[in-house]
Amino acid sequence: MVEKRNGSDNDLVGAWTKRCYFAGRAVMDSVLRPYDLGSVQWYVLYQLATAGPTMQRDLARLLTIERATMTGIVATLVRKGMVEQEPDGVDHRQKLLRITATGAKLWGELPDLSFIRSVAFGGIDDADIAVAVRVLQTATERLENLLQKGTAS
Amino acid sequence: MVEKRNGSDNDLVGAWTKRCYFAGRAVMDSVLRPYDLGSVQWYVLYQLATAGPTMQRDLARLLTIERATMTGIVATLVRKGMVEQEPDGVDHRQKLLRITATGAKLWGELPDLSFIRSVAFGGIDDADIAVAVRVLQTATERLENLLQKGTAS
DNA sequence: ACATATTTGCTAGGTAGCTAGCGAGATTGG
DNA sequence: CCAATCTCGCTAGCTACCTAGCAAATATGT
Repeated sequence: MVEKRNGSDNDLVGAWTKRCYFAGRAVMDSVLRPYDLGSVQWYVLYQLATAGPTMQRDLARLLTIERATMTGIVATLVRKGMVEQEPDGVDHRQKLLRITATGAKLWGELPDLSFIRSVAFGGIDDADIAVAVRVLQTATERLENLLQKGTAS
Repeated sequence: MVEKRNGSDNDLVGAWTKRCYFAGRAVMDSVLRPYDLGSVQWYVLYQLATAGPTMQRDLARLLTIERATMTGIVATLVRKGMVEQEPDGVDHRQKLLRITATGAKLWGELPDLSFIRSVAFGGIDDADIAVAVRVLQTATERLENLLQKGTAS
C-alpha cells in the first residue's frame, strides 16, 4: 500500500516494495504447497534442521515476528508432527523447539529454494542492489523509529 | 522471508523488502487504529472518496488483490456502514461500491497519511530511489512471470 | 524475604492475503 | 438458439501477521 497518487518514484517505491514482497512469498508458497508447508513453517524447519534445537523466543526474534504469531506457527508444526516443543529444564517459562524424525525426513525431501533469489535478483548490477538495500534499510529504520516514538507517547 | 544465508547484498535485499513493507504497514495501522480502520480499508475509502463510485472488481485490480480478498474487506466496511454495495443495472454480476454519508464523514476526520512516505523516503537522493524502484520492479516482474509459468504447467 | 518488574508463551479477536470451488449472469461459437 | 465458456462475487478454509491481556516463572531492588 502506502499509496501512489502523483507520479514520482517516491510514490512508487512503497508500492513496488509491497508487490515484490508478495511476489516472492507467492513463489515460495507455490513451491511449498505440495508439501503442505507455509513459508514461515519452512523457515522454522530450516533453522531447526540447520542450527539445531532453538528456544522459541529466539526464533521469534530471528524472524522478527511477535511471540503470539510464533505460538500459532509452532502449534501448526507440532500438530503435523514435524517439531517437538519441550519446556526448558532451567527456565520453566521457555520452550525448546526440536525437529522430529518426521520433520527431518520432510526437510530432506524439500527442494532447494535458493533459486528464487537467483531468479529475482540474478544478473542485476551489484552496485544497484546495494543502493536498493540502502534505500530500503534507511526507510525501514526511519519507520521503525517513528513507530517507537508513537508508541511511547 | 526469501532467506538470508551467506553475506552478500543479494541475500539481504529480500529480507529488507519484507521488513520495509511491514514497517510501513505498521505505521499506517497505528495511525488508523484509533479510527478502527485497516490499511486496505483506508485505501478503499480513499478511492471511493476521491474517484467516486467504483466497481468492486476494478478496485480489486487496482489493489492487485484477489476477488475473494476484496469480498472480505468490502464486507467489513459495509458492516461498519462506511460503504454501500449495489448491483449494477446492466451487468447483474458486478457490484458498484459507493461511500456512505457515515463513510464520508469519517474520511473527513482522517489524518493525512502522506507524511509516512515523507518520513520513509524524504531526503533520499532521487537517483537512488529510482534505482531501488528499478531493482524491485525487475525482481517483481521476474517472480510474477515465474509464478505464471509454474501455474500454467 | 518479599513486593514489584519483566519475560515467556498462551488465548482471543482482528486484518489481510491466498486457493478451490460454487452459482448466477454474460458472452461467444457453432 | 443453445451449449460451452468466461466472469463476478461469495463461501469455506488456510497462512501469517498484529494487539491486548492473562498466568506462570524468573529477576530485581530494597
